[in-house]
Amino acid sequence: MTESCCAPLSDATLSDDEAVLLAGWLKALADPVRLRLVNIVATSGEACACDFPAALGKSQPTISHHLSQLVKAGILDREQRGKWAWFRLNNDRLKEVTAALS
Amino acid sequence: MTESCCAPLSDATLSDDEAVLLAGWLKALADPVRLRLVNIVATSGEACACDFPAALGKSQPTISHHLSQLVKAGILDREQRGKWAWFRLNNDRLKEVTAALS
DNA sequence: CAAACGTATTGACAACCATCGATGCATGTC
DNA sequence: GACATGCATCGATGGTTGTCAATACGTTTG
Repeated sequence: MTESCCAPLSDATLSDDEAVLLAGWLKALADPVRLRLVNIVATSGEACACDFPAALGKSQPTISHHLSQLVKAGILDREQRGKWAWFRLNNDRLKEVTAALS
Repeated sequence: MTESCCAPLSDATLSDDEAVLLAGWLKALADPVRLRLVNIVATSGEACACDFPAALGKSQPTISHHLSQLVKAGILDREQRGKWAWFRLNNDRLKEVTAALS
């Protein structure tokens, strides 16, 4: 009947809502394509979307889909310059993620 | 034809294989139930599986499934004590994850 | 050994996701 | 204005995932 076998657990320091939020950020990062996108943007300072399909060997719609997920999660910032879309890393969000895992 | 519009990108510092590996670890963490499991284990030092279904409001098979994913990803270590299963945090793996995101 | 109990596994199902071709929308160019 | 170009959206599809009831497995206890 799932009865406790031991001393009670410490109180959890992570609420349900916080867990959902953090899981969302981690889910945005938990894909090889998106990790490589983040890595390229981070090491380049900024990058425009036009380079990604060739760099990662994925179709343009696929790249666009991944980029929008990263922007939605607040991990990348998007800026439109003429007809090109440029991306930068949001370091604050990334620090927020690593801080929650420490 | 998706032609480059700008200076070439910096060389990526994350290989495809590394990205797949890191994505696997992040995927193991990217779920609210699993994050709360990790949090409980981390704050308690160690915990036995018998407490989790009540603490998280999930069925025993569901908890067992999540725990096995965390163990498989090397985030939790499992130890059998009689008929109870005890879990501890693998801090090295967690540090490896946060280091890769910094 | 037999019964009880904690946990893992199986099977099933709905929800979600990564991917791509086709198409639409906006911006810049002639 | 007409055309070309970069990117987003749509529709479809195959694969993955979270969940639980039922069941099997292993350990302890009587």
